[in-house]
Amino acid sequence: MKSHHDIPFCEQCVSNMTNIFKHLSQEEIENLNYTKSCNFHKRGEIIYHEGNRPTGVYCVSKGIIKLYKTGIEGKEQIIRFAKKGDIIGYRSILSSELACTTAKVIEETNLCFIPSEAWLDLLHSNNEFSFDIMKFACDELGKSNSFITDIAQKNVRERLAEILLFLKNDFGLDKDGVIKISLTREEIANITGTATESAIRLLSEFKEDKIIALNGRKITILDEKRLQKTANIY
Amino acid sequence: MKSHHDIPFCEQCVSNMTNIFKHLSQEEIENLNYTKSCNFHKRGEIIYHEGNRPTGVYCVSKGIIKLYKTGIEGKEQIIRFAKKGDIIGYRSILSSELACTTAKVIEETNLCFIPSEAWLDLLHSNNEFSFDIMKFACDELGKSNSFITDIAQKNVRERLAEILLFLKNDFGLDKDGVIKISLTREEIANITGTATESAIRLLSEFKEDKIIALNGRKITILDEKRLQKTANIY
DNA sequence: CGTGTGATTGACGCCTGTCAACGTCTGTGG
DNA sequence: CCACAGACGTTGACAGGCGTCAATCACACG
Repeated sequence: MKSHHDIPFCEQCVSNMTNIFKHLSQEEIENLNYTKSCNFHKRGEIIYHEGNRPTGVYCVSKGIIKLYKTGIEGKEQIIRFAKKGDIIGYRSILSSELACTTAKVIEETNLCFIPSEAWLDLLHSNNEFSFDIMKFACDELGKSNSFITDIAQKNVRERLAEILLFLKNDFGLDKDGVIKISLTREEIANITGTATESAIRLLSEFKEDKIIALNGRKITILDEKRLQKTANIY
Repeated sequence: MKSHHDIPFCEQCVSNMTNIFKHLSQEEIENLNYTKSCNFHKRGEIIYHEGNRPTGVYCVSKGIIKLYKTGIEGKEQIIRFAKKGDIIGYRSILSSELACTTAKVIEETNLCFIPSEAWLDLLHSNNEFSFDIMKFACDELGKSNSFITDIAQKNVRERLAEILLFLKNDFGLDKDGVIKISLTREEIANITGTATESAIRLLSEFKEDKIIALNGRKITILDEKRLQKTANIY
């Protein structure tokens, strides 16, 4: 299901000067605006599949996408989320590889598609832009390496606590203090790298201990200090 | 202990056209040759420490370096190795962050040091070069993400088998079929993300099953097919 | 109202980390 | 040449974290 209403202008995205497009010239932005195509996607839609050949880069204008790899017996491991202003699919294009993750909509999304050629042209012609993308990739790399250490050395309880803190930092809180992302228990488990049942049990324990409050998929952090302590972060 | 004999010329490194410097101009290479400084390092020496501010990028001209993060109670998690032609320390420089890993010599090494400024100048002035570095970072990112999935979903036996295959592919075999990297059991455990004793036990089992042969730190793969099967790779 | 998806809880047992003891090897100094 | 220390490797015992299986509940939807 796709619809074309509410096509966002790149200017709007770029207006946030902390984002990935901040070093594009006015002309480049207009060009991008002309070249790109935008679509609306509902929860559950798959943007691209692991193993497929990517044809371009997507930029999230609204909503949340999860990027995951499929491991043993179809179990998914969530690698990262992409939200407003983030780009996805940029990695495989560079090395002309097949997509190494699947991208699936978690919260209804407006997505802009930039064809490979236009994207690569930009990278080649605008050095500042290229530099920013490199930084972005390196940041990702740093996070991934940290997570490797965590997952290799921390137990599930510590990791889950840490993930909750990450989610809070990445997505923020609504007026009621609820973390602004709605995930199934299975998805929470698939970020943490554990079984769904284990995630549920530990969430229940955190609730029991008054560290968090649970209301369906709504999660509120009640005691951040203790959550940090549980996560083994200092 | 450092000595200055046998300073390598960048031309030698660059002569391998698959490497990271292949798109530098003759002039840039000569410049680099002039700017860089080279040193010899013995096994065990630390090139830089996690948490320190990096002052430049290192290029391995000979030998092997391990890059690791220090986790809970000082346990190290090896993130990657760098060998001839590889660069280390490039990530933190880009984002002006503190080094996120420690770099330690595994096998005696000739290292070239390129100061931050020279490195960043190159990145800014030579778009092709910058593009190659970006690719390199993206490749790393892909590997890291794969390993996250592995470590989250595979058991220690599968991971260890996989690591042995990685080591064979990355470092090759000598004339006797021995994998050309010498690691302590503890280091093998610290790549795999397990306890030293577990790594030892599983290595012994592999030996028992005639999948590998062990002779001190010398490891020979006897039955690659079964090792792949053990690693759950298809 | 039946169906399906997700959430929860209990039971069970294996994998794996930890602790401890001991063996092996190398280098050093007396 | 021997004794010793120290680093590394190996093996056994043990417990508990966590994954798996299964049953049940909650809730939305056609």
